[in-house]
Amino acid sequence: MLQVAQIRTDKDKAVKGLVKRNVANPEKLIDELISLDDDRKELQTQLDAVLAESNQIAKSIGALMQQGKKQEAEQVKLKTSELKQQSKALQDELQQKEKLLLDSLYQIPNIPHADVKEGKGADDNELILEHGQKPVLHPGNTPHWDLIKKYDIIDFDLGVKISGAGFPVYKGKGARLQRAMLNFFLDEAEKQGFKEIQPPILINEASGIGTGQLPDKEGQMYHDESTDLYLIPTAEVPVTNIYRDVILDEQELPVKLAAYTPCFRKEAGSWGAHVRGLNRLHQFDKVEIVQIHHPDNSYKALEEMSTYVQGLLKKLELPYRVLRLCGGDMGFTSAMTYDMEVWSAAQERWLEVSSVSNFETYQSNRLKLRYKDADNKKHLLHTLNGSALAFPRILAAILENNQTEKGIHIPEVLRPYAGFEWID
RNA sequence: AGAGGAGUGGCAGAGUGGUCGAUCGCGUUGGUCUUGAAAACCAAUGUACCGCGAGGUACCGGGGGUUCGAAUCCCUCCUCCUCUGCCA
Repeated sequence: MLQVAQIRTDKDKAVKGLVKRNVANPEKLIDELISLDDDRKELQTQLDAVLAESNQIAKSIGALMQQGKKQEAEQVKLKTSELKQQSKALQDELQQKEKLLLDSLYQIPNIPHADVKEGKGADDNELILEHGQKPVLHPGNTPHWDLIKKYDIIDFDLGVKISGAGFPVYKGKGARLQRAMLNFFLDEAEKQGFKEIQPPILINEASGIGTGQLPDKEGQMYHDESTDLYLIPTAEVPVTNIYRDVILDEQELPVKLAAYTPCFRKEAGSWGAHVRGLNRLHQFDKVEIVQIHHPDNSYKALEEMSTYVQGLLKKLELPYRVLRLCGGDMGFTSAMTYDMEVWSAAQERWLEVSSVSNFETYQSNRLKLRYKDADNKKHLLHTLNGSALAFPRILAAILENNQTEKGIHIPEVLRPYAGFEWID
């Protein structure tokens, strides 16, 4: 969430940022927020004064009791009931105000970076670069949902039987390819200096709030009522929350973590023809990279992450393009996001396989993730993360782009991990 | 899952209703001493909010309650330890 103090010092920046995101009436929103905070401060001051007086009296009663002046003490006690009522009322009011303030902070998205362009949606995203040749396929080529049947490597019907739509069963070489990607992606991340983490894939409410999935976006996550735990939609949640309520020394920066996890998303209402096959699933696998940086270095780190993910796509020999998302298409918590999309040759469309974002202090403010500078002053850190990479769409692109009349040719980097060169 | 015990500042560990935001120790930082170091000695050393400041307020696992006053008493939840049971 945004910092009220910062909104106060640069209200204009906040309003302009929200305009980029097409937020209705941003100025009113910001003014209401500041006014709520004013009220909060006022109440706080009043309450503190009443409490100070109460404390004073309580101390004096204590002193009198110790001197054995019981009667005088009883006299003083009479003064307390009104103060008590006052403090109770103020406390309730303050609590209410704080809740209102927090609620409205939760509803305001992050302020986009100055370089992020305005825009309504996906059509307005900026094309940064396009890399690689789109393959020319043999006649009779088919989308991956046919290929997986032909070679019997992924079974959606079985998934429906066991769980429901969107829960594929990987079989034989399909399963092995999953395992190959897992090891390949983690090995690459480690070479790049990311420390491997295996986090829990069920998280509590506090973790969901920390990274911004809660409140408001409950709909995306599977939730177990009996334990009040959520299945993670991405490893970002448990991995970033390792650093909830942490104060780091400046020398400990940057923190670079990588984690493989399954991810679970309800994706309610987003089904249709364009999400056939592996394009959109309720359960999928992903290696996620997470970074924590000094505010001065976070945008350099974002570029490095983008370069790193592109390196993976090059090694996989997949044609891709990089987009910088416009204000209207960017995630709620992000200040700047690059999407990497691979060309899926039989579907003839771009598939998003990675999204790398800088959240600046939006997450760290919720997480209370800070660092201590040389003068022992505490400041919020910047958090970043990105997919590196999400398996299903990579698999879809590999299957479609590398199909030939005699089978599917596996990219060279995956062969040592997969243990085979062809699916045929 | 059942029975019992426990959760206090970076660590260790006092404190069971009244000048306790919290003794002492270790650690860390600064200083004195020393050719240098160690030792010794002196001092500082939690977080957040309000305030220009002086200062004030809150926090002793979380939440609620009793009381003029709660780290201390009560309720509830969470976590850890021991024993019993179950299990990969």
